[in-house]
Amino acid sequence: MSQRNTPVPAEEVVAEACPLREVLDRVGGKWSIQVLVAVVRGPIRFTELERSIDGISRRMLTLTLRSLERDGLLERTVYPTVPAKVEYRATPIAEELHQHLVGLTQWAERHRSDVAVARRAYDLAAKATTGLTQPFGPRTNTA
Amino acid sequence: MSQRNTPVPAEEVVAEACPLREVLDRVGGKWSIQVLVAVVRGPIRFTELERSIDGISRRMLTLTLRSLERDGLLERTVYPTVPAKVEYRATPIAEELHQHLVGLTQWAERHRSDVAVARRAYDLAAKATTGLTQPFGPRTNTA
DNA sequence: CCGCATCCTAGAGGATACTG
DNA sequence: CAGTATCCTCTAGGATGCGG
Repeated sequence: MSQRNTPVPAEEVVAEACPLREVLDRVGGKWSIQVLVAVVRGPIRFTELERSIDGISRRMLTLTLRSLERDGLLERTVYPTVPAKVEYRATPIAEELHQHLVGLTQWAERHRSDVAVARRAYDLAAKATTGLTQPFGPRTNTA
Repeated sequence: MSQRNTPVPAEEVVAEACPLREVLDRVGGKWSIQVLVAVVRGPIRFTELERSIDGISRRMLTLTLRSLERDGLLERTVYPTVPAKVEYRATPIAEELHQHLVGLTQWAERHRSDVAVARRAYDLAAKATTGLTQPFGPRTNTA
């Protein structure tokens, strides 16, 4: 699609990439997305989250929740019963974000196999060069 | 939008979150996105990339490029001139991915201020509880 | 039930020097 | 020009135990 060829206007690259980094800073953590996905389905309690997200530690769940709450993606409600009950729910902007993430999910599923193929090809070519020294060029198309 | 409330079907959460993690594994690195954005604009050489991405080291640029190439998002072409010339270009699936990322960018820009506000509110409330002990509940809505 | 405090480790990423 | 090799730092995240 795009086919421009300036010596690369450095500042434009930054301008476009920067907001993306902001997103990743919120959602790029190891657990953020799974928490987000779980919470978007409806209000959910701490322990339920802990159970539905396999492998997460209490500590990381807390940290992730705090981080998302801090950014306004989650809302925390404490019911002062004994023992206490805490509920988390997604805010509107989180649900909106989630929609975009669904787009990414679909991309991933559409191209999962393409990526796998590319990966095998690459690793194979790499092994070829690392192994015996081939008569012709290394691992890439020498055009 | 969503308002279901089962004890959270754990496996569905995994099923939805997993492809997303795959995407992040490719693009979640500190530099991947900036490289992607730069490359999508058209074929570009190593040194041009190095110049257009501020703060990146030769090492990290190489690693990031290799990683993206391995996943079939970038294509590397070596022109055997002296000194050598290497060109990187985005593959179709990378451009497709880029489209989705643009969606995320727009979300980020739409809600940049909302997030900033939420953040200040949170930090302020936190400071309140950490500081003097307030007569009424901690930092969250006790419903 | 919900969470904070503490300790610890692996690996991402920076700085720098060398090379076909 | 376009990388590799080496070394070093720093922090995200895991394990565990206590407490309201």
